[in-house]
Amino acid sequence: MRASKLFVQTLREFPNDAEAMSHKLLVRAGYIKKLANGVYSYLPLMQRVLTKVSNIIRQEMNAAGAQELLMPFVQPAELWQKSGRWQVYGKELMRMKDRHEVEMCLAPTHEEVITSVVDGIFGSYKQLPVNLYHIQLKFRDEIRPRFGLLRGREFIMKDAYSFHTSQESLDAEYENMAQAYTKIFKRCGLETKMVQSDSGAIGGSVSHEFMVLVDTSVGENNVFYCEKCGYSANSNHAVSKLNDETTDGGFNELKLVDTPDVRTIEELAKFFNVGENCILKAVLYIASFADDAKGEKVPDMPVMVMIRGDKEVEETKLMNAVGALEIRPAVDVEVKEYLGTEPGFISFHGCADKNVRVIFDNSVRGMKNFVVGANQPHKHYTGYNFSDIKEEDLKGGKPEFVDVSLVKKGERCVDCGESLNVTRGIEVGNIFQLGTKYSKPMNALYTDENGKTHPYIMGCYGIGVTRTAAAAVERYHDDFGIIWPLEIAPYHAVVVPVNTNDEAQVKLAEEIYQKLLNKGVEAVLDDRADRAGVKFKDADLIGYPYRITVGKTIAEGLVEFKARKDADVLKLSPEDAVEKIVNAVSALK
RNA sequence: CGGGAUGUGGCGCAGUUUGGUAGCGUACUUCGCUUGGGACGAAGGGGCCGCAGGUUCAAAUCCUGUCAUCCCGACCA
Repeated sequence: MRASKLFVQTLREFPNDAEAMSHKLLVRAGYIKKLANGVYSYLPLMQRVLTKVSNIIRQEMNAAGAQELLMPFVQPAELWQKSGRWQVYGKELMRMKDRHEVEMCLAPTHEEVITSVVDGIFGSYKQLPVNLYHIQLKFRDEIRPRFGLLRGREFIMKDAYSFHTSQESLDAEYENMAQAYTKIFKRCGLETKMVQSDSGAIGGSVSHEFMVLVDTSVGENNVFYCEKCGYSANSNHAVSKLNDETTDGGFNELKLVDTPDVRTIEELAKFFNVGENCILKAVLYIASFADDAKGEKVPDMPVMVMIRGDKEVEETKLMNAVGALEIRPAVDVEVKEYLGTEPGFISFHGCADKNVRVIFDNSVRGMKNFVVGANQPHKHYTGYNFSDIKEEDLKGGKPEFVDVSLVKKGERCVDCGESLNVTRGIEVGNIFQLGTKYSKPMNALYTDENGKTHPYIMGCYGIGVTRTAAAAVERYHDDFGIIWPLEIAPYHAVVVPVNTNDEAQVKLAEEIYQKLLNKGVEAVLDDRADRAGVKFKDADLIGYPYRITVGKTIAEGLVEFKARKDADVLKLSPEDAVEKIVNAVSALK
């Protein structure tokens, strides 16, 4: 490719509306152009990167025994009503009507379609297992798209779905995919960590995410991990052992105490001179639910979480615990409405008849003689114990213990007891065991050797193609621009003649360029009449992995060779420079 | 959903307070000159100032509405 013909316009400045470095760089270096919020055109350089990522995925998926197909981006609502997700998917699902007033939606994912596809074609155990995938657009109408390609509304995803007759077969495929994914990301030049995770809107039981670890807020997930035994999990799923499982507030008598305007945990700890871990904290949430089977609205429900004062609620866990679709902290007015008191003093006291669901986090199990709100203005109890709970406080008089707390750095690994670390991660892939979550409601059945029918046991496996490319930029860049891993760079190398008025330079650059092309290197010849500085800046910004500079040194028979990721500039003969790049490129396959 | 800010050639911005028919940088075109880290000079092309109403002799500027974008927040008692 000749740079003079390449459809790219680099910008002198970063765009004003970008926050994440990958977003800034991809716009400035001419890879993407925004069309609408969270919707981008992929320009020729970007398209080459995406093609490379896609091809790596294809090769490894095919090698792992999966077959590629292609499913529609626009789908009928009917299918989603069958699976039950038309009601639960919420506003993220982009809905619309066609000219006949038939409800349709844009695909946020393809479980429904694949299930219907397989149902029509495969009906026998003899044909199973099978793993089918495609690389397709997805559209999710996110509340707040941000960070460019990292969280767009429209994006490209590889999603694979496997169908089995047994859990063992699913387990084997799950493992097979985990290995394929590790290979895929490695070939994309990315180190990833496979972590346990919540299965979210997709559903199912077992799931893992593949994270690219980063140290900025664009990593939207917190990952807890153990260096000793390798345990690692998304914060929405992570569990830990507390460092102080039992805590004693030291108040040996149950007392109702006046606590005027002492509201926060911090203030209470100071007021009573106890640790925050000796205070039983109450947090009120409002949970909302999907419409029931008849399409009737299910009313919102207040949920009170009792948790140890030094711990925080993990909202995803809480959502799962109560089966809610969405959950949010209650506002002051709601606190008064449901509990009859004001924030700062609430608790479960006298709540048995209040239609408030009360959940106790596991973190409180070992507490005794603690401080807890009295559910009356400006009053707390001290020296409270779980045996003090009465029928009028809780239905049944007994606490319901669940894990709904967020792990904290330094808490201990449940597997080996070592203290846990935390880091940020960008989720580039995930794998799920779906079981019969879709096949059952959609009545997708196979016939076994005895002629009996069963719902398929399913797995699904996704990789964000556009996000993977953006994650690579996020991970590999410097002050001058992108530093692409060679595997997914739009081109492998650029040849820069310094002075286009110097015929010898131009001629040699052309020769080197042709030689690279002939040896299978994807090269760009920067034949523009601009000054060298412009070409160097662009080369760094765009991030070509290798650069050969043809300048004054040709008098000595030498050109300059530079790898984007290294600072060194080597003076080599043209043959040696070409050979270095050819060797690097052929080592890819 | 709440709060704040911003919408002016492809990109980055000024002009709005005090209404007078649009400007700077960059990018683009042409010419000259220059050619090792975003040179210089000259001459050009491109915007009904987000959109819709209103006030006015006159609106980028004032008023009303609307849309869009960005940031923050969404209550841990």
